[in-house]
Amino acid sequence: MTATTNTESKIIDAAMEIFSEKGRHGAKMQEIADRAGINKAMLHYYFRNKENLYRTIFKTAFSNIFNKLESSVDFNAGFDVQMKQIINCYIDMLSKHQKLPLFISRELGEGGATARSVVKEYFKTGRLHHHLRESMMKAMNTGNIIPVDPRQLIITIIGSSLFFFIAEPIVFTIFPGEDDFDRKKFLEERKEAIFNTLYYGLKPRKVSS
Amino acid sequence: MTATTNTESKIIDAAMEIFSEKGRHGAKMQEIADRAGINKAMLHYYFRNKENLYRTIFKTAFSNIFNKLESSVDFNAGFDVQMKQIINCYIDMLSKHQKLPLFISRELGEGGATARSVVKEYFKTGRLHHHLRESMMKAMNTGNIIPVDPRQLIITIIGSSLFFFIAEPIVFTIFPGEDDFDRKKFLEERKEAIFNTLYYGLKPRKVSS
DNA sequence: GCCGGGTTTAACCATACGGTTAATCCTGTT
DNA sequence: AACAGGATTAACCGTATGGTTAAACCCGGC
Repeated sequence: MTATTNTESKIIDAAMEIFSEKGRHGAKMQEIADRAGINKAMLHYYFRNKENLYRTIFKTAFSNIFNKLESSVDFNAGFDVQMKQIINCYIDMLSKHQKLPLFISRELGEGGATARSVVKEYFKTGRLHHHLRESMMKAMNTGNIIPVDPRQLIITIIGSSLFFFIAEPIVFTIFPGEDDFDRKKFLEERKEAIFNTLYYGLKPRKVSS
Repeated sequence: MTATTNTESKIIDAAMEIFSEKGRHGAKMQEIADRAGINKAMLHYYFRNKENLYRTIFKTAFSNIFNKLESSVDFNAGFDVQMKQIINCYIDMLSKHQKLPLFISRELGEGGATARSVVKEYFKTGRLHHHLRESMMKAMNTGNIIPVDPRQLIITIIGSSLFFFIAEPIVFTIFPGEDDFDRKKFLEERKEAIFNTLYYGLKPRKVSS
């Protein structure tokens, strides 16, 4: 991630990379130490054991996402604008940190004990989800969007934004003849595509506005 | 999965479970053997080594999905119907085999060498994606849906369908007060929600049809 | 009834890996 | 310059784990 000088940060950066690439069990302490350019014993000196290091990393990754989201969404804007902000934020963030969603997905798959406790802790203080829900309800009540289950909508928005990054390794296999694939352009288009599909729908509208 | 009698099938069933739960590295050969109720040496007798067993399992899981999809989509139907079929198929399949998307996601995260080769092999023979693409183009040309990038749309459809199962462990944490959560009902609603949002959009329509 | 080959088992092996330890290095303080 | 204490290192330890092996078991064919 970011270049740092002191040992603890070097460990965190290296661990973030390795855990993201290989997962909790695939990651080896020695490899993390090597990547950080330090002695393996340092890992235990600073983080006591692997589980603890992993937990720290997961927490960091997770709150990075939500802090970024929280600072990207204008709480006073209309829901359509907020939706755009969420989609854009996810795609921008993940295009830089490709491995993040997989990292988190993996943890969720392992039973998610660590994940659940971190998430739980986070949502005690986080305000984003309350604001969003309210904003959504308001948009429905004023007739700006049709009535839907907010839970379903949120899952659809996030799923649409994240999925490409999870499937990326095989997407190119499925869509053949894309040797000159322009990832950056595709992701910019993806932002538009998601919003337009979810907001305006696929079915043509007789009357526009 | 399914109850079987002969050793090889018992291994496959057990391995599918364990690999799905713990991932390639988290899964231990001994645990797989225990779950299958057989001696650990049998795993090597039938599958030579862990990597090979894993590969077999991944292949099986992956082709299960695509075979099911292929048999669920009516190639002669209109794109809107096909879209419904895809969404329904994914949700039905995954509500039974919750761990499948995580299993596959994980593999993709590990660099996806195994995944890529399996996928590549599959798509040599598979017809689904070609049919879908054609069907989509046809719907656009006849004005049944607005013009969109087929790649973007497919990713949005699948992402919306899959994401709930990936995030399920924490979804309940995020949506509080759902102690009496009715999963089955929620998933039935989810099918409708995805289709309606993608097809009709969130923005209200002046003129219906 | 015994022979042969596929199947299964218990016991074993080598090693990779998480974790520990004791000694050394470094730096600021007196 | 001597000291103290945190930071760092190389060497080591115990064990879990993937993989092997040689013997036993089962069963059909003769």
